[in-house]
Amino acid sequence: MVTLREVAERAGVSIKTVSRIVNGDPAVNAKTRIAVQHHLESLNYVPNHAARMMRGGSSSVFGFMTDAVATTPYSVDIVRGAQAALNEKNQTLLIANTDGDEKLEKEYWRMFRAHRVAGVIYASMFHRPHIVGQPDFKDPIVLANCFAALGDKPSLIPDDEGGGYAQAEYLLKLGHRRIGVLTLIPDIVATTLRGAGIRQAFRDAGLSFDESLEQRGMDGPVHFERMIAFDAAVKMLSAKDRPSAIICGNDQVALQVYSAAAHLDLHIPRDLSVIGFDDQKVISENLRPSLTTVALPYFEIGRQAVETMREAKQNDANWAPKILVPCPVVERESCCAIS
Amino acid sequence: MVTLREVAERAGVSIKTVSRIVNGDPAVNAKTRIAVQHHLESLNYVPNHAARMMRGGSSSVFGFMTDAVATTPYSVDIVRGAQAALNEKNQTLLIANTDGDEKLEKEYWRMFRAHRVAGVIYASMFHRPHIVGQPDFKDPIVLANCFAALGDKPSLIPDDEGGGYAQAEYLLKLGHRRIGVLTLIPDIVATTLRGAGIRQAFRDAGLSFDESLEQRGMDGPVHFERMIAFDAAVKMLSAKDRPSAIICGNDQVALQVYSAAAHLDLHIPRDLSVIGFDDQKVISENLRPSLTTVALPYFEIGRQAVETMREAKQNDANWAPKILVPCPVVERESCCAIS
DNA sequence: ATGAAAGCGCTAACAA
DNA sequence: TTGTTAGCGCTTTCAT
Repeated sequence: MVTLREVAERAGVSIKTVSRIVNGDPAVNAKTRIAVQHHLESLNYVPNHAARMMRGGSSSVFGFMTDAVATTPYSVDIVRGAQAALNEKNQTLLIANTDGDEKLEKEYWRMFRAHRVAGVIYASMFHRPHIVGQPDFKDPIVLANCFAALGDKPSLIPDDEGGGYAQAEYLLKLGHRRIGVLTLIPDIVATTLRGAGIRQAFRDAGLSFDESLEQRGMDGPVHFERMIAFDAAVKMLSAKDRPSAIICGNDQVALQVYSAAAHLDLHIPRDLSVIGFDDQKVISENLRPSLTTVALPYFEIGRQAVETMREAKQNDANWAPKILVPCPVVERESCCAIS
Repeated sequence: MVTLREVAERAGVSIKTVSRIVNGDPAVNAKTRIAVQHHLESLNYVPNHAARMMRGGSSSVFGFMTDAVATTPYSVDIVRGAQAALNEKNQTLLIANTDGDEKLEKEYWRMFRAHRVAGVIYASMFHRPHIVGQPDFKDPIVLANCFAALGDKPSLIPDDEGGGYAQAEYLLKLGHRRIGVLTLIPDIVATTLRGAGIRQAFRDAGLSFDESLEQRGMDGPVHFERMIAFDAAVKMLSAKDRPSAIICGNDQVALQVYSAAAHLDLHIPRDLSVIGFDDQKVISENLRPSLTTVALPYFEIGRQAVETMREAKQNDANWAPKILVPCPVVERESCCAIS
């Protein structure tokens, strides 16, 4: 690899002069600059990041720790968002995927420290509280898609309550009144918040929410709701006073509602409106009719996590806002107005 | 951050002795080792990766370049597989996501060089030829899910032909003879290879393949096939001599076939068997009935890419095998035997 | 078995 | 405007 010294020798100047030019220091003669720049390019010089760091300079590398698992692929967009924001300043991500393994997580924290990362984004695959366990880690830690159980770290989370509100509001505006709800498993944050949002939308519309039309996901592991969504939907839609619309806990549940509707010969959206959550495009764009849903703003969460990280560097260690990122309705074809 | 010197001072030994212990050099007195190790832990010493690299040592960091886009989320599994393999040797990934932007890709190559990465895995989101454009990059480059157009780099690719073969073979063994095929867009490698595999399976079974039952995806951008799959499926299934089974170009196409079947009141699998490709779990596990499909071995591709990288370091620069990774059938509920 | 010294490539501080 | 010197934290080489 080409070093500063080699370039300096070729150009017949000192190392420091070359260093100045590489770093855009204005205090260099224009002629020298051009001459040196020529050599820089022809030798294809690239500064050695390790050497730069040695001089106490902070790293341009951030750590990204995630518990991603095979079944929740969309959260990659958090990475994409983070990288989009980092790229503007030539910063990069060192990625650590724990698959939920705590021992692995410890190793990765060690690795982050070995690399003297400038900060860490800790991203979870679903919205939940988390205790980030690195008491002696001095650089900022920002949580993405999860929040600090102790409230001691800044975090970016989807506005699930607003998303639930948006689902209900959207259907109410289309004139629906009997609205079924198929929730995710009850023990997660999203379920509670979205449920609260739905109820608030009914209140704001001056209507009362019929609790009997809510079918809660059974207790069980994450994604367990899909074991029962189909049956729940069939039951709900077989009733005499069946709902004219269904709010789904996520797009996978919506997929099962589609199956249930087909099973019962109900046409979507003519006989039944369906609204999902997450906007998993693999599902939402491919269902026929395509699925109106509420997007989880993963990309935006990633982008803002980086911005928040930068702010955290300016603020003291107690700065720990919990930032809600809106979940917008993505309108497609699965809902229609009723008269 | 704690340095070797601080530990050495506390322990009352030289820097070098501590260094030896950190690096597992056996040539140290057992007593000294224990004493020093105590301080190492209590001070929570972590070696400075940048400093280590300065002494010419090769980096434990690999570059991972990908063109991932929002609509193809599953390829993250390549990253997960690569990390699983790297983790055993305490190596890590610096991730660069180009979203297909060539200017960005150039910047990232520069960044990889700045970090003196030990090698680069170049992963594409769909199986295709690729020209990796870094003439002066000396460390090994391994392609994952794509292959070198010039045949000059090792690559790991899914065995699409074997996958197509497996789709057809599976249905033939269940007794199906009239088998429809809905392909992806024609211009991509996967379409050609899978088509060849399907035909080979028919030949091996001593049967002839009815070309009229193949509906090719229209020309257009990637994913364009889903614009027409629903209509194509309806047309195919409305014919008098409709097929008893359909082979789909991917799971998204299969999803549309499900919609088409529902539309025509055909019950899956009783009236129609469906087999997908990709095993996108968000779809395959949630459809009712769940979808029998052929898995794209992304995790395995990532894992083997790392192994191949290690081999490449042993071999000379001309070593460039093209390694096929099998695509196994994942049996679920969407196919059944016919009498 | 242990230590002292040199130097990796760069930048900060100072000098010319 | 340009150059010199020192030193970041570590490993390598050579001594002891």
